[in-house]
Amino acid sequence: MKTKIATVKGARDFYPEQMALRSWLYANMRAAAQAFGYQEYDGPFLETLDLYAAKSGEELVKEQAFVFNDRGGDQITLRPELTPSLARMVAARQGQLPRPIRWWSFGPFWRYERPQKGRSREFFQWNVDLLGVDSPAADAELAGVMAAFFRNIGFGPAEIKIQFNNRRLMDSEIAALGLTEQKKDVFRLIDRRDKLSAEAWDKYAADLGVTAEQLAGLKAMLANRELWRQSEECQAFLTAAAALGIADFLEYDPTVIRGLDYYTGTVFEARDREGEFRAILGGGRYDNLVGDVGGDRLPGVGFAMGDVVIGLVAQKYGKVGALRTSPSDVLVTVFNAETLPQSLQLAAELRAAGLRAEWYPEPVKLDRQLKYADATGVRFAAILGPDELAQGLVMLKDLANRTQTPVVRQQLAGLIQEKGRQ
RNA sequence: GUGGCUGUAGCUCAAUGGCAGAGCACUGGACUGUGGCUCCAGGUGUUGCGGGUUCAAGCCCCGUCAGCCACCCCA
Repeated sequence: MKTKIATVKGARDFYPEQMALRSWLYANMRAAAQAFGYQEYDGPFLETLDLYAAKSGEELVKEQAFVFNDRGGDQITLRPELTPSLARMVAARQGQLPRPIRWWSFGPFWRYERPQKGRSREFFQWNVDLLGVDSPAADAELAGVMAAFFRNIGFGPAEIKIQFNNRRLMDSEIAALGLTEQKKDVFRLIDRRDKLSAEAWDKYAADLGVTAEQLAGLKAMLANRELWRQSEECQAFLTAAAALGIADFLEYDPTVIRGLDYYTGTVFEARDREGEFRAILGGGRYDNLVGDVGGDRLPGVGFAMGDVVIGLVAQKYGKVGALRTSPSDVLVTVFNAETLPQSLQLAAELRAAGLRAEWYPEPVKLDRQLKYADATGVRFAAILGPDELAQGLVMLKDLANRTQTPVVRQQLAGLIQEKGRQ
C-alpha cells in the first residue's frame, strides 16, 4: 500500500532540475554582489516575534508570518524578511564593524499567505544592503547591483525596468496638498492607482476624506513623470546612476510607494517591461531602522528579490537555457560483467586526474548508457570495450558534436580537460 | 482571511450520465558495440481524496486538499 504525503501548502520540492535553476540564480546573485565588494552573511531562520512587532508593515507580521509557541511558551517566528535581523545584527556590533557595511544574503523565508503564481509560502530571497552611507550615490549603487545581476543572467534595459521614487519627495507633495494626516491612507491609495478603475479610485479617495481639489492635485502629481526634478535627492541619484552606466534601466514612477513602513527615502521596484509578472524585487532607503532596534541611528539602503518571480521571468524570456543536472565531465560505459572492473578503474583514474567522472553501474546496452548521458547532460562518454582494452585505448565520444576518437588511455583525462574548455 | 476557476497516464490534454483515450516520455525489439531520426510491440490509470444521488458517475451534488485567478499583502 502506497501512501502519498503531500508537501506543505505553498512549499516546493526542488528536484535537481529546479535546484539547478536556484543554484544558477544564486551564482549570478553572488557574482553581482561581490563585484561591488559586498560580503555574504546570514541571520537566523527563527526569530522572536518581538523583532518584527513595531517594524515591518502591520499585516506582514500579524497576518502573514508563521508564528508558533515553542516548548517553553515563547512566541517564535519563521523569518518573513531579513531586514530586521540585519538591523539587530548591526546594532549589536555597531562599534566594531568597519563602515560602510556592504552585506548580501540568500536564504529561505516564510509568509503565510494564499499561494499564487509567483508567490509561495516558502521562498528564497536575495538581500543586498549598504549601511552607514546616507547619500543618493549609495542608492544608485544598489540599483547598480540589481542591474549587474540582470545583465549577468542576460537581461537588458529593453526587457527589465527599475522603477524608483522617493518617500521624502512624496511626503512633501502630500503635505503641499494638505493630506499629511492621512499619509498612510494616501500611500495606499497611490499604490492602487493602476489596480482600480478610475471611478472606483475616485470613490476610494472620497471615502478617505480627500476633497475634490486635493484629488485633482493628487492626480496631477501622479501623472507627472518629471516630478523627480523637484527633488535634489532624485537628481543626484540619477546622476550617480548615469555614471554607473545603468540609466537605461531606470524609470521614474510616482506611483511606486512600497508597502513597508520603514522606508524613508528612495524606493525601488523592478519589473519586466511587458508587465506580465508582479514586481521582481523591491527595496529602498531606511534611515531609522537600526536606531529602532536599539542601536545608534545608522542610515541604510537595500533591496530584496525573491527566487520565484525572477525564475518565472527568466524562463519566460528564455534566459535559463538548458541547465545541467549532472556535475559529471565524463561517463565511463560498461561493456559486460567481465570488463566492469576495468570501467570502475578507469573512472577512478579520471577522478585522480581531477575530473568528475561517473560510471554506468550495470552492463546494459550501450545505447541506454548513452541515452542516460544525454538525459543528464554529461558531455563526454568514455567507451571501454574488449577492442579498446586489447589495445590500451579508450573510445572518447563527444556527445555535443557526435564525434568520437580512439585515445591512448594515459592521455584520456588531459584530452577531456582540453576539449571541455572549448 | 474573502470571492471565483480548475483537478483524468510521468508530462501536455480529449471522452453526450453508459466498456478510459491521443501525442510526448518510458520499456522491449528491427540494430547481440553507439545518444536527437524512423518503424513495430507494449505497462501507460485508485479520473486529487472522502461521501452522496443513480440501474450506472471522470461527468451531477456536498465536503476536503492542492494549483491557478481577482482581492488583501508583498519577494
